[in-house]
Amino acid sequence: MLNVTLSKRETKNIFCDKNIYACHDGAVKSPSTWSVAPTNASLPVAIEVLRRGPISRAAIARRLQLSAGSLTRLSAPLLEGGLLREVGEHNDGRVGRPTRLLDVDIDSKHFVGMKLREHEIIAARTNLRGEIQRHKSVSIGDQKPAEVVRQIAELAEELGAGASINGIGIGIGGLIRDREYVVDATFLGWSEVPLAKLVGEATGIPTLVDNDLVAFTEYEHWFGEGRDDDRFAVITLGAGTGFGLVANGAIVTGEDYGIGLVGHWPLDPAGPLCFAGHRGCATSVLNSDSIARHVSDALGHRVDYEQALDLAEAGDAAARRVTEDAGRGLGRLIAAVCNLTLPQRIIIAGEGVRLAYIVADAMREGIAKDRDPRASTPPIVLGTKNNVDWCRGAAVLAIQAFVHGTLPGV
Amino acid sequence: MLNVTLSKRETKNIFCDKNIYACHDGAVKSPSTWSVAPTNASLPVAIEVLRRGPISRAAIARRLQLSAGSLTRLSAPLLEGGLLREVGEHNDGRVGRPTRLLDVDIDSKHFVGMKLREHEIIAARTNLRGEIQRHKSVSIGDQKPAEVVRQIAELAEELGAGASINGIGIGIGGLIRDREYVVDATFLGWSEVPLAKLVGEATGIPTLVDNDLVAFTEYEHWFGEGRDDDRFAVITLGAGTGFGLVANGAIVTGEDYGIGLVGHWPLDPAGPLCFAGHRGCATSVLNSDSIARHVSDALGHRVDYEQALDLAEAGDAAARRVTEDAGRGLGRLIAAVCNLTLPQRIIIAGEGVRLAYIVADAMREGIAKDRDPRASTPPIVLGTKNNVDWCRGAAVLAIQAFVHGTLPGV
DNA sequence: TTTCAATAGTTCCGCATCAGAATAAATTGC
DNA sequence: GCAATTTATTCTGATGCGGAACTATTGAAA
Repeated sequence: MLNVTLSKRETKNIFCDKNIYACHDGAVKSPSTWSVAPTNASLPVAIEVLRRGPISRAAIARRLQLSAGSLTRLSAPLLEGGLLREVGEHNDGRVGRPTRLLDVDIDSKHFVGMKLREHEIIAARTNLRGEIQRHKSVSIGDQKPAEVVRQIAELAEELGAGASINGIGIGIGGLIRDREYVVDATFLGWSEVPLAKLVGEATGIPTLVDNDLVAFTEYEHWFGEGRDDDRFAVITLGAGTGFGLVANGAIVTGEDYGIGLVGHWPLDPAGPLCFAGHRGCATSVLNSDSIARHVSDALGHRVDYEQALDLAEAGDAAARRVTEDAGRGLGRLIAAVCNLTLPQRIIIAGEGVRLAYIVADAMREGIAKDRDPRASTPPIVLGTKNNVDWCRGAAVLAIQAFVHGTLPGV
Repeated sequence: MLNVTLSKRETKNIFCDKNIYACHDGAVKSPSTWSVAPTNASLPVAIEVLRRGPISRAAIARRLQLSAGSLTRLSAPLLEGGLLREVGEHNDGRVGRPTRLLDVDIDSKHFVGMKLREHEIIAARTNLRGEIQRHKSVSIGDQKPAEVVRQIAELAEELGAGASINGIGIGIGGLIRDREYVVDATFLGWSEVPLAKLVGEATGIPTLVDNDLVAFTEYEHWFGEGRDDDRFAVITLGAGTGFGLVANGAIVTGEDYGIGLVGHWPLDPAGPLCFAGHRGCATSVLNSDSIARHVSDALGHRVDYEQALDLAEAGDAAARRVTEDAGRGLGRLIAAVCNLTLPQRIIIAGEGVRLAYIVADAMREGIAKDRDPRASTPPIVLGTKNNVDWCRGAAVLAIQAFVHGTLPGV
């Protein structure tokens, strides 16, 4: 039930008449499954080790609410088959027998995660734990699906050099259906593009597509800062404002997810207008372009987002005013999220995350404004502005499917 | 594991020296457990029948993702023991053998649900499905816990006349811990009151306490409008604005739940000030007292909430302005909830719900204002303004605990 | 009318899975 | 060295499940 038997690949490359993917043809690949098939009962054990390893049997048993005996029973065949390994003992000076730690051979499988932007594809190769091994970005020349698929395939080929890729995950800031169809990605002018199938056919590698925020949130859930939480929220800053939510141990999505539902969230009734005519919405207050433009306007000369933040950091009055307004707006968004979803953690990330570092005080002020003083504010974790982080999220789409044995055939 | 053996009741009635609860002493009660103990595997079947009955075995099997054979196996001992009954056949003209419907004998057990307000206790007796059989309200004379507990016990006694009560659930608009302690209920001046234990001791009936919104949301989840949804939100209107959320099939709570986190949600940047100084917050825009006051101020004479709504319905300009502002504010709150939690349904209820009927257009306008036009708005269900509805929620606390065998001892 | 397809429900077998008891192993602290 | 503590293993008996083969009951087509 858990194995996916990949159908013999048909080399039906409809997007590239030059056979530039020759190396795929007939190449022997490691199968896109575990070295040993976990059973229904041992799969959660394997996942727990993958997500939290190295970890002891006793710790897994506690976490999965199983008896110690069951853990021995369930882990034995996984160790036997090479899926798990004992990686040493550990003892923190506590009384009792030391733990024997289990881990997955996380570098035995490889995945590629990509993020599609308007003019750029960011791609990275990761191991089973979503850790980045190599990465590369390319500019998108022609936005036509066929041409983008060709570039994606080329990137996957290049990143996979010397290693077989078990799956590709692609994150897009748009509306995606069934982890396969790009229903609507305005910035590319796409609609109803069966991207997963197209890339799968072009590369011979199982491929999944989803909204970039969904992917990023799944990464944080499985391997990132939200790993230990039952409820957490993700807010990303940058060209747009993104939001992801995990509640009751699973991501919260719906059919509208991907439209960008918090993009025009009202943050500042006295703020500037966005292109759509909303006063002080997230787009007008928080987006990096808006911040750069408002600072530029105040200064009378053109600065970009990073320069605007540099100025704010240096104490420039105009830059501080704009960024602190943004910080307060971010705080109010955080407060709203906390009031409605009671998260145990807030993760702020994205290319524009530096804002949150610089105007942390204004952010706290904004939180306090819309938050009951008796309420406790959960830990707020700030990520890096590294663009490649999006790729880890995208890769996790493929990793999760690989682990669950639900990678699509190609 | 599923049975709760009630310890022999100690008649330690510390709140009433007159032995007015004599009938409890030594009275033989039906035990606070099912007539037959469901096993780990059959409990979900029993719950499914309780929540959705009458229902066929095949339908339960589909819903619980079990085989038809398993349903026969699991339902047989429950039928044998009298927990379930066959209640007739059913056939909608479809081809195939007619279904044989199962149901629980829902009137075999009784529960009491109560809502504590500042000056009033609302109480109702329900059956196993939370359907109200009788109800009664009393004014609170003395707000001291001991005196309120005495009134609660008296009410339970009266409502239970002629039927043994299997559990009591109490809903309070405040911060509750462990379904037992009233950590903070400002309107009563209580803090750290072990209410569940006190009522349990005074009545001899297992008692649970929780936030009224949690209780109400659980009711909608088990028996109400949210029964078929994996995600839905509850918004209540009245003296305060309440919010409850179910995501991924379970209620979303946290330690701050009960403070009233949406009470000062910003709805209208040009709105009136609330007592705490927030401009256009939910308290100032939506609360029934605020609406009544703002209409009164405009008219120059005192009207109450219902009169204000009557005037709005009749087309009075001032009343319409105030109520439509409120409707738009409600719409913006709904939009915010939809944008963050992507519910499949919005349930609006509470004593003040009539507002939503009267200014439905303004509400829709408010939703549209903060909602991406491409996004679909989920069904919005309006409840009744019946105060007794709160009691069904409170009763569900006891019903759920009864069903899971986790009613506390007394 | 007969036959067929569809749906509901039962019985039974074999496999998967679990908790708990008994046991062993490896440590700290006394 | 000994007790207490924690980890891990090896059993056994019980529970729970799907799936196959079967019966039951209907509507629709032949």
